[in-house]
Amino acid sequence: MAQIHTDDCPGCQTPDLAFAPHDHAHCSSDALMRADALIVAKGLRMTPVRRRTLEILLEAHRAMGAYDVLNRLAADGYGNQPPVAYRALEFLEEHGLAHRIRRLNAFTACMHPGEAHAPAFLICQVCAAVAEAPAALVMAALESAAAQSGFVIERSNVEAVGMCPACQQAAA
Amino acid sequence: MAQIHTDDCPGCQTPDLAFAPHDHAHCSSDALMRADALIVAKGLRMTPVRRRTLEILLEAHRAMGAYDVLNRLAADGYGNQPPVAYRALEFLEEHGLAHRIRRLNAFTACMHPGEAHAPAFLICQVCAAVAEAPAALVMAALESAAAQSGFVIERSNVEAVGMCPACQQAAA
DNA sequence: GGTATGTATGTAATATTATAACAGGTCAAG
DNA sequence: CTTGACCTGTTATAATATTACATACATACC
Repeated sequence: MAQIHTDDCPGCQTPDLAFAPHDHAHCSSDALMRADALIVAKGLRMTPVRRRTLEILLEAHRAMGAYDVLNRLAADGYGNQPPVAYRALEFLEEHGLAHRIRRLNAFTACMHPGEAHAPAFLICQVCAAVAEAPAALVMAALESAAAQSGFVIERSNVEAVGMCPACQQAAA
Repeated sequence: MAQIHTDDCPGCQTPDLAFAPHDHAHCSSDALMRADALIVAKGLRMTPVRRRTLEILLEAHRAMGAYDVLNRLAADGYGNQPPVAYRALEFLEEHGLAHRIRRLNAFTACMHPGEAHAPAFLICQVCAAVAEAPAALVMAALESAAAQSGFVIERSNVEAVGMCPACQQAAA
């Protein structure tokens, strides 16, 4: 179960480990447990579909399209119509357990749920790895820029496309 | 031609005038002229479809879906198949004359082409207005956050959803 | 226990957004 | 005046997402 990632694996989305080799099984199960606790604490229901959807995202360890998730769910005996996946994914996103990456039309598990954070995503064009970068300062700058127009931000998405360290080395 | 916008109009995407009443005809024709000059300077071709596509975005003065643009193009005698619109929109985006707003699956004209800028968009949930905010500091923070993981950014999209000043007043 | 209420799931049907592949046309350079 | 590059048009289809409605489940209250 406790498998060590190699450079092939983009790494979990925890800031310090982003794009670095690490023990993925640990961050997965950790995130899943934290997710359960969080949902219960909010008085919400972590139903089988929702939990399985989160598991799928965690296991995949990369951004997945809604239909990819749906296929996995269907294979596990859940419904095989789009709303099944979209509803679960929306629930997870709404409660900070997953993120939607608009640039990819894809979803990814959140690696540090509960901690208030507005995520910034780093998407490698070569290996398609997606990392969640610490974005507190980015958000602060964005809030400030918005304030100059009198605009009040409710939610935001920050996504950058480029090249991850591993692929830079491979290219050099 | 020279019509003054009221509060109904979200305002051009120039930073200072974002969300404020102003003379829209001016910024439109100005942007169009600058676009022509820019394209010529780059040794590229501002063909009729491309120019008309930019005009449509400028006239609309808001974010438009590719199919909305396509309908307008078709009405003007251009092709009525999706690639016609997508190709023109991609060309404009690639050369900094338009922006794609992933959150809305929509496109909007760039109000200050030529000036190097990574845009940040402010999207009002109530009136659907879209403003382009000055994002130099946001970009700097994002570059810095990426650098901590050794990630090199090539392009990025920063989009915020919330409420514009006019709608805040209306709601109060 | 039984029942009302809200919420979650399953399914069918369809809407919306986007791309691939190829044929024909235009333009400028040599 | 022909070649090569690029642009446009069209057909077809892929990929993403939502609406609407029926059924099932869970919780709280009587």
